[in-house]
Amino acid sequence: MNNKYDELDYIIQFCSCANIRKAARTVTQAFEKQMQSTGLKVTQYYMLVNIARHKEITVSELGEIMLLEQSTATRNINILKNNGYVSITKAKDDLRTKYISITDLGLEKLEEATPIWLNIQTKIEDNLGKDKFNDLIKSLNILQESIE
Amino acid sequence: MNNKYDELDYIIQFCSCANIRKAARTVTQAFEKQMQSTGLKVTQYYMLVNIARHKEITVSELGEIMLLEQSTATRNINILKNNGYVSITKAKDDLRTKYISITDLGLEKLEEATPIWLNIQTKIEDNLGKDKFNDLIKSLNILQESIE
DNA sequence: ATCAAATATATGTATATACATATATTTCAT
DNA sequence: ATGAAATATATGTATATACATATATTTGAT
Repeated sequence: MNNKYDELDYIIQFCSCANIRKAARTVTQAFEKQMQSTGLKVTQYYMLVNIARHKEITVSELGEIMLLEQSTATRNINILKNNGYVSITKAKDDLRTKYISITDLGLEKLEEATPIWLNIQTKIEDNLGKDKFNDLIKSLNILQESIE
Repeated sequence: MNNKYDELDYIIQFCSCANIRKAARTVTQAFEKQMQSTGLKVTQYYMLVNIARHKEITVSELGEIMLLEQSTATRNINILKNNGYVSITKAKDDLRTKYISITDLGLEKLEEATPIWLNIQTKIEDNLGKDKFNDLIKSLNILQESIE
């Protein structure tokens, strides 16, 4: 590096963490804005999708497939529960375990939000172009694998 | 789509928001882990870099260049201030405005953390390969531009 | 000069996130 | 059968984030 400012400029421009976090903020806000009418946050929507995909799923399983810390999973699930979108039942064979399932109200919300999700998602895919979009997803996956 | 589950699977696999957020979590944790010894969070480090880059910068300017909501900027700055890494002075010509500058202690922290940052950053760049890394950064930027 | 509008920052509230630790329950070695 | 270890979830604490709103100050129209 030539001098201190060049180094700072390099960090500012290329920090992989800051770049990804910034992109995450931007994309999140775009989704939030469009989904606002549903009252669902995009994170809640995505979690609901994952819960709907499985008839019943435990807190920790959900955490694992979504790569969320267990305590984060617990807290995010509770928000869905408080809104009546999921129900929680104790497993009979193991009282520590809790099964999460989507409720009818949750399914309604899901159906309300999915067209909106599709709309933004399609716009993003179109704006980037299919190739660049696929590359992006691939790069993000490789990035994560390269870290573990 | 063939059926409901195919649609859910599509969302789960390709949601641009969830993909980016997941990558952000993973990368953030990698940085946090390595930087733990410094007591600096990666977000704090990056903000400190941005503050150091400018002799004096206002809260809102910092928010603008980092693409952070003003209230988020305020709160993140306060954490740095409470740790003594930045000082805050009121502008004499406009008492609403506050100038943020890095302190000596902040500079020390910065110098302590930068080699660690460089280490992780280099590892990530190397693991992905220069081309893929550059593509990723480019894709993230295009993505954001395509949204605004 | 005054008062409304604009601007800069702060605060209230809520979600998303993780780490450390606590609690409840099950499993396993003896 | 019992107690230690393992496991599943919850809670305490802290940061990062945004939106809505409040507060303080400046600017600008009259």
